[in-house]
Amino acid sequence: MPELPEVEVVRRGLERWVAGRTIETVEVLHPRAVRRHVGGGADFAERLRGETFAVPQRRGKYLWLPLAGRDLSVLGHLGMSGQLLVQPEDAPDEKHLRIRVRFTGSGGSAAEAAGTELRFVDQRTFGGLSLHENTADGLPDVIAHIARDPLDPLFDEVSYHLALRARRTTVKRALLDQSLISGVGNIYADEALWRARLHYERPTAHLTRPRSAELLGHVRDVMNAALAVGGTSFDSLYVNVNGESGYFDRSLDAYGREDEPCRRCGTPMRRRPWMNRSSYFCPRCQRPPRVAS
DNA sequence: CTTCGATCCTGGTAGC
DNA sequence: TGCTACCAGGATCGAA
Repeated sequence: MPELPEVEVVRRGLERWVAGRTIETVEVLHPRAVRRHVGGGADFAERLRGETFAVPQRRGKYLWLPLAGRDLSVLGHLGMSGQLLVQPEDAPDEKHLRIRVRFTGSGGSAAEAAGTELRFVDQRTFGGLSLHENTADGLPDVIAHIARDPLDPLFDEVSYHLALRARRTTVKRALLDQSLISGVGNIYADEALWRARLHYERPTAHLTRPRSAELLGHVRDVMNAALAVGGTSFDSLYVNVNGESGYFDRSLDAYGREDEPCRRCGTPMRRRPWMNRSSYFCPRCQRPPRVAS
């Protein structure tokens, strides 16, 4: 499942392979992949013809490709299974290929990019691409409500702490709320909570300033660690992104470790159904709040 | 306004 | 073997 680090790896890959290239044609092979584009697939393709991609940007799990000289961007979200691939034009279509972008012969910074195209591949179709006007900040207008992410230099820690204190919710819900902090998904939420020794149902209203600062620090650490591992995979003709990078195989302390020993205290880790998904935690290191209901 | 649960989707797998 | 049920989960939307 792509979260912030995986999306950043994709953004870097796009910067290398796609920035500066001019679109010749766009082919939409599945309508769900453009469902956020108001005009539909034909309009999406038509409006992109002849445009040139500028340097890709990212906030949280969203990434976008601004169109050079225009106040428009192609916004992308990978959902659960989305991939953006740079492939040779003659490579066979992927089974779940949803959108193809062909480029003109010139432009782009990487000479090796010649003869390649951009493909959006997505098995579960939760992701997609769409074209939007930018706000004054250069952000696609439909993601104006997405908070800055923890790796953004302008992320405001004090405001974040105050927002947590004001909420009547639990800490994991707050971590996944993209309007408070963006880029955190189920996996990194469980990892950061384990590192912070916080149970996922702890109320945010009770978090002290040092405690929320510590939690935020762990969120940043776990993301930076993932980025350090995944950050090497984009240096090829394959702009990759799926949740099974090396990081996921080796470095998770909480997510997916039901019944395995806690790496701190050896107690078997537990999994609990939570919000139509799962929460993994150590019952000894991460004690549940006293009461609740 | 805030909070919370249902919903979208497909492929792999567990269970019968 | 073949079928069904369930699980993964980010973002959105509507209900309370």
